[in-house]
Amino acid sequence: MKPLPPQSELELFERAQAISGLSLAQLAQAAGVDVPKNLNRDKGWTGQLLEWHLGADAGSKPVPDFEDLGIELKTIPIDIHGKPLETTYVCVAPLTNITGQTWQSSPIRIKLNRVLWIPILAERQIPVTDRIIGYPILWSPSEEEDRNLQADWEELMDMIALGRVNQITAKTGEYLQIRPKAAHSRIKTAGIGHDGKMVETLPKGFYLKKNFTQKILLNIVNS
DNA sequence: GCATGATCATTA
DNA sequence: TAATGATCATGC
Repeated sequence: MKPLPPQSELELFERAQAISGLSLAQLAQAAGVDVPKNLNRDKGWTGQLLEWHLGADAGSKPVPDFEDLGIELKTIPIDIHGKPLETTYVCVAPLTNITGQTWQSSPIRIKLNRVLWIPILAERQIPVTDRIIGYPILWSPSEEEDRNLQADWEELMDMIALGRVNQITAKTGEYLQIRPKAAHSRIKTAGIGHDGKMVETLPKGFYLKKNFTQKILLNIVNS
């Protein structure tokens, strides 16, 4: 009995509150699925389990998890101190046909417009079954956060547009980074070469660095 | 290959 | 030991 999609932001948040403090074993049992021994071959398992419980309806469609509400769901692994253990994938980084793109209308900005963050106490030493759901955070970027992301985005997009995509590393950008996003390192997609001609390159995605997501997690404490 | 969901594991 | 670069599952 998968929950129906929530009809309002409040209803979604209340559902998220209701499952905070529960273990992944409890959520898995309620959903009628088995808990994998590790996430080695089930890296998206936790996220999909939470989608089930909260009634996300988008499936694998390129739309927000809660389509009618325009809200994206993100689980984020944290340690006992509340610090993020991993960066957060947002969306693919466009590598061609990017002239004229603006931050205002970029897919990444739209995707981050409203996000329900669900921390998961997920230190590697903790068995998957014993990992605990944290308190949810319903978030939209502050003006400062938006400016910070825009600055990194413009730097990264400039490099892509100028044919410097192969000079981008995970170190580029203060809060937003670009890293590989592919099944393996032999996957190729089109990009812009140093001479302006098309070249094959590894597909890449935008990721929020831990220093950015940590601020989001801390804001709830201060507000 | 690209979109969804991310974490793994080697390197620095 | 944290961060970077690589990788895993699934559907179309």
